[in-house]
Order: sequence, then structure tokens, then C-alpha cells
Amino acid sequence: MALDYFSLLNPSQAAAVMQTEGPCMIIAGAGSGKTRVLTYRIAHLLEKGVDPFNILALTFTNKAAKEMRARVEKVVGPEAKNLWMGTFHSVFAKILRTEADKIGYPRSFTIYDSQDSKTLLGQIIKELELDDKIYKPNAVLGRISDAKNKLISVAQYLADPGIKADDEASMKPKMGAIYQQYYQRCFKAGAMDFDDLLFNTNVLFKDHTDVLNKYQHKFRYVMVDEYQDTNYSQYLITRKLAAKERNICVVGDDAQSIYAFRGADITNILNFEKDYPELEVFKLEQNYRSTKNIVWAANSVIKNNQAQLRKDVFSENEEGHLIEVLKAASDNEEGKLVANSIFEEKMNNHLSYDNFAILYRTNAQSRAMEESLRKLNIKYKIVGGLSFYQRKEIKDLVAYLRLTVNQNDEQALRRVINYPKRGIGDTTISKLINVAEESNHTLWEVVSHADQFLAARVSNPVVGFAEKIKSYTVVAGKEDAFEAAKFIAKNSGMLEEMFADKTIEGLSRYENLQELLNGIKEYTDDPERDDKSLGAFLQDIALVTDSDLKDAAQDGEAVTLMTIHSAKGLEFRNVYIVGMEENLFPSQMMITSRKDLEEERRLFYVAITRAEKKLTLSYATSRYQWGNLRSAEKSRFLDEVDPAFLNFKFAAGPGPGAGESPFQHVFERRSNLVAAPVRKTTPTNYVAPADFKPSDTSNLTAGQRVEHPKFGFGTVAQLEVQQGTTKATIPFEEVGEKVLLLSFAKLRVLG
DNA sequence: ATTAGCTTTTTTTTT
DNA sequence: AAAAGCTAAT
Repeated sequence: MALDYFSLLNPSQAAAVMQTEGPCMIIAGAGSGKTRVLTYRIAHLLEKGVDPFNILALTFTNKAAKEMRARVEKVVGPEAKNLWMGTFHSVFAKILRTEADKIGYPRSFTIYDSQDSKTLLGQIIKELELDDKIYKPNAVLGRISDAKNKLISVAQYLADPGIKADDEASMKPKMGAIYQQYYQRCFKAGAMDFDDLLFNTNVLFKDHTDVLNKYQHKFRYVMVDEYQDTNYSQYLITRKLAAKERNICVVGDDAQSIYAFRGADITNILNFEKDYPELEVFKLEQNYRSTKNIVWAANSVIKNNQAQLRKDVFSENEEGHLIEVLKAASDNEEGKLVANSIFEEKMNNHLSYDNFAILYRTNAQSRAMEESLRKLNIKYKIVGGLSFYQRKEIKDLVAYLRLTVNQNDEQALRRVINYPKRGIGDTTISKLINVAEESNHTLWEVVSHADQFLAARVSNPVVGFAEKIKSYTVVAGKEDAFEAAKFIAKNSGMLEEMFADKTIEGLSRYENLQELLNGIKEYTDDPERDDKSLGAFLQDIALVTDSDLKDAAQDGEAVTLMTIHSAKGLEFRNVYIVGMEENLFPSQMMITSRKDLEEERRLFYVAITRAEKKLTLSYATSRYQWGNLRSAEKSRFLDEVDPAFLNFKFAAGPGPGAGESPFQHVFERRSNLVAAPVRKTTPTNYVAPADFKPSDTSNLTAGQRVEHPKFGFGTVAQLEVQQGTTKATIPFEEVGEKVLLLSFAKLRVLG
């Protein structure tokens, strides 16, 4: 059955779908149905008889890839499984894994995450005896990352007089040396960082034309989504792959380019026209997602940018609501206003919480929102932030798994060599590192022969550790990822240690470990999966981000909280953009150059266009930053929205006017629509006097009257000495009986 | 070798 | 406010 694309798509969409041969570029405005176009374009190719193995589709997130695969599958059936679809990083990691030996890496190479990279850089900076105040790992990694994304090798970096001058000007003359050392150390450890995956793909294609030929032939059709967010390294990979067949189709929107900080280069779109003069360009300008008001507002914002391709995004949808603007006195009140608004909207319009998203510039802003949502018993899920795989206990077990697969993985080795504790101290580890450095061996080689360098007393636990890892490697060679991981978790003593910890955090750590094991089980249970080895699993999770995960683990309807960056490509009926304040959005670090500010504005544009029916913007006039209250000014971006589309809805209560008590927000106004907040902790109306000073309580006796800064007044009922600490039982007049540790509690003795 | 308690620093954004 | 790094005590 042939699909009738012209009834499924509008004329420009259909034209882009029919154009399967030769280079093509689709400039797709926000909400213009570009996923739809890509989906049907692939369907069309398959219908024409193209083998799915010959189609490569590169997307920005794993989630986008998954979603597109699912949509193609709906149209064409199980054939879709065989499409090459994924992020640049995941697709080329897979290819590198097959071709690794050609560029001198082991097939089981490790992928370092940014934390590994930073730790390694910190170690190198220390070893080179450089000042870590000047050479901050974060900044250094950024510089190296920039170089790699521009395909500047270590040799080129060291030879370039311009770069040298730059580094000297920024007081970092040793940058080149660090880059060199970093690259060598990664290579020796059999590890690639995120940028290496792309850099080394370029090296592979440059030095091995036979390999390039193979993939040029394999990927007869190449498609790239979110093309505006590709960097030079990615651009060159796609250009090389498509050089033979020239069937390359890129989709992008310059107005949504928000990853310049990661090396994304808007000139890739301009280069594209130069590389392929026979290029066909399609513009998708009708927005199907949002109301007129939202589209108009978005347009009024983006027109403040100088650098952009001409495009007229329009909507034929209803005009819809005006964009609401909320003003709050503090970040906490902002949270309350937003939570109340969500509750009301849900009730008035019979919506599900799934229809709502709260978007912010920085992850740190989620806290105030979370608290308010919890108080109203509104379920929510956070995308991003501290991801599952960044938790300590997960990283620990993963480090064992990594070490099992690749013993040269230095970062993994250093992480678990003394965890759980086995009596290998810092001194011993330093010695091992020194020996490795001086003898030009890898750390693992030294560790596994520690008895040759160290006294038996110290070397025994080290050698024992090495033997353990070796036995894991044997197990991993025989069993699948799940069986191996289960064995390692038990045998390493991690599981036991977690289980023994009965604190709340300990319990959740144990659960997290179980969850990781369950995840591995799911992985190996997948009947479609051909490679169930531990190595394959590790490769997979190294590139999985939290936003990719959360969707699968969806339980029940919930409000979504995330950064604007993670919201890219998503849509929600009701969207709240919070923290519309100067120095926050736009971020303080982005207001010094026009280029940065324009990227920030595009970010705002992305945020606005996530909304389908209703958009709310909010800001606070004061906010906690690094533990103390700072006053804040409303964002310039608010003034850039045409006021014709705005509805200022300031709180009815007293604003943050002059002379107002700073505690104003403590006495909350209660909306009559909203049930009283559910409190988990003891309500404490008591406010300590400003001159409250804790007394020395070492001579405290029962019967004495005391004052506590939170709980107020009470009389000591009982004192109990336990292992050197003293517990006091005090029935407070306002909040009832509390048991306090004297060493911890701040008490003032009154009599 | 290990831990507890102290001080310092940290915040963009993500593969 | 929280994590990470450092010093001192066990």
C-alpha cells in the first residue's frame, strides 16, 4: 500500500519528503512538524525499496532517535529496527568499536564522562606542579574540548603560534603541555572522552580511506536532525560520509541554535550551501503546535537578533490566551505562585499534570519549585540534574565493571582500588602511580605486580585486588552482562556494604544498586539484542543521558521540571518559564558579548515555543544565591516580548514594596482554591530573637529551662550519656517533645 | 589508615 | 546550601 504523502502533509512538507536524491536542507521553524517530515521521508525511502541498513539518521538525543524509530515503525513496520539511528556520539562510538584497532585503541575502549575527564585533568595539573587556581580543570577541559571540536590535534596545538599567544595572554602557557599529557593518558588508559569519539572518527576516516569507503557505501542516505547544533567535527564527518552518494538531508532552525558553548557552529548551515551548490532548500514556516499569541510573542523576541536567516513562522491555530507574567517577592514565593497556578489550571480545565512543564535556565532553580509542588501534593519528575549514572554508588559499581572490561582504565582503577576499604591508603596509591610514571607502565600493570615494588605487608591487599579484578574478567568472558555484574556486585563487597547501611540514604543507595542491576537484566533480556556482553552494555550507558532514561521509568502523571536545554524538541500544553531575571536569564556569563546574548535569546525563543496553549513567565525580586539572599531585577527579555501579548498578573497581596518585612514571605497567603499545604516537618512559628546566642551546655542538668532557636522554650526532662555524646529529652511548649544531641543543638540556658 | 570536623569554593547550559 | 578539600585527631 502506497502512502499518500500529499494528504498527510502540507505542500512544503510533502515536497521535502519526495526529494530523496541529492543534497537537501530543510529550514524548519519551531513546531512546524519536522519530525513528521523526517519520519515520512524515511518511510518514503523504505517504500522505494531502499534497504534500512543503508540509511543513517543522526539525531540530537537518544530520545529523539527512539521516538523517530517508533514513529517510522508505525508507518513501515518492523523493518524500522534495522535503520541506523542515534546520536553522533552513539553511532560513531559503535563504529569506532568495530574499527578501534586501526587507530590503536582496544575494542573494549572506555568512554570517559566529563567527571572522569576533570578528575584526570586535576591529576595532571597536580603532577605538572601547576597552580590549580589558574588551571581550573573545568576551564582546561573546555579549552581542550574546543580544540578537539575544531580538529586541532596535540601536535597542531603545540605548533600554532596563534594558540600559543592566546594561552600566554590568558596566563596559561602550559595548556599545550596539559593537552598533550591528557591525550596520552587517555590513550594509554584505552579511553576516549566525548569529544574523542568525534575526533577519532575523523582520524579514522582521514587515515583509512578503505574504512571511509566502506561507510560511504554503507550509508547511502544520510540525514541529520538539529543541524544548527553540530560542530565542525560533526560537520566534517557528515560531509565525508556523504561525499560519494551526495544524498544528504539536514534539518535545522538557526533560531534554535543553543549549543555554541559545545562548539556548535551556525556557519555549518552556510558551509552547507557552499559544499553542495545543487542543494534544494525547503522552508517549513507553519507552526502547528502553538496558539497565535505564543507564536507572535516568540517572533517578537527573536527579531531582536541580528544574525538569522529570514523566516516567517505563523500559526493558523486559535489566538489563545495571552502570556501571563507572574511577579514574586522571592524564589520561594515564585514557586508557590507557579504551583498554585498549575493546580488551578489543572482543576479548571480538567487537565493531567502531564500537560505541564516548568522550565528554567539552571538546574539549581528546581529546588524552590520542588518544595512548592510537594506542599500542594503535586507529582513531578525532574529531567536532568544529577543523573542516575552520576550517583556515587552507581559510579562505583560501574567503575568495577569498566575495570573488568578494560584494566587500563586508570580513572576506574583509582576509584575502586580502596573501595570497599581494603587497607590501601593514599601513600600506597601515590607510590604505585610514581612507579607507573617512571617505568612507563600503565597503573594496572604496576598494581598487578605490586609485590615486586612494595613490601609484602602493603602489597598484599593490592595484589589481592588485582587478582579479584582478573577473576571478574574471566567471569565476564563467560557470562552475559547481567550475570557478570551480579557476581561483581556481590564479590566486591559493595552489595553487602550497602545492605549494612540502614540509614535512609543508605537504603536508597542499596535500592539504586538494585535498580542498576535490574537495568542490566532488562538489557540482557532484550531478545533483539545480539551483543549481551558487559562491554556492550558499558558502551551503551556511557552515552545515555538522564533525559533519555526518565521517559521509560514514567510512573503516573506528573509535572515535568527541566532546563530549557533539555526541553529542546519537546512540547507541553502549559509551559512555565521561571526565573526571568537579569543575570539568571540571560545568564550573567552571557551578557558581555552580542554573540552570547543572541544565543541566550534563542534559548528564550526555544522555551517560548515549547508551549501549545498557555505560557506563563515568572520572576522574583529576590533570590537565594550561594546561601544568601540577593535582590534581582526582571529580565530584559521580558521587555522584549511585545506587550500586546502579555498579561501582567501580579500577586494580589502586598508586593515587595518599600519597608516590607523581609519575613513577609514566611506568612503565606492562602488561596481559597488550594488545600492547606501538607507539612512533613514540625510547624515552627517561633522565631528566635536576633540576639540569640547558644550557651555552653556541658553542665546542663535536668529541670533547667532552655530556649531553642527553632523550637522555642522548654524544660529539660532527661539527660542520657551515650558513647561520649549527651542526648537531652526536652518537651517544648510549642512543638512537643524532642530528643536533641547536645553537641549539635544550639540551646540557650535560661535558669 | 581512617575519620571527623573544619574551611573553601562553587553555578550555566550537555553529548 | 552543598560539595569538595584540608587539617587534626583517633
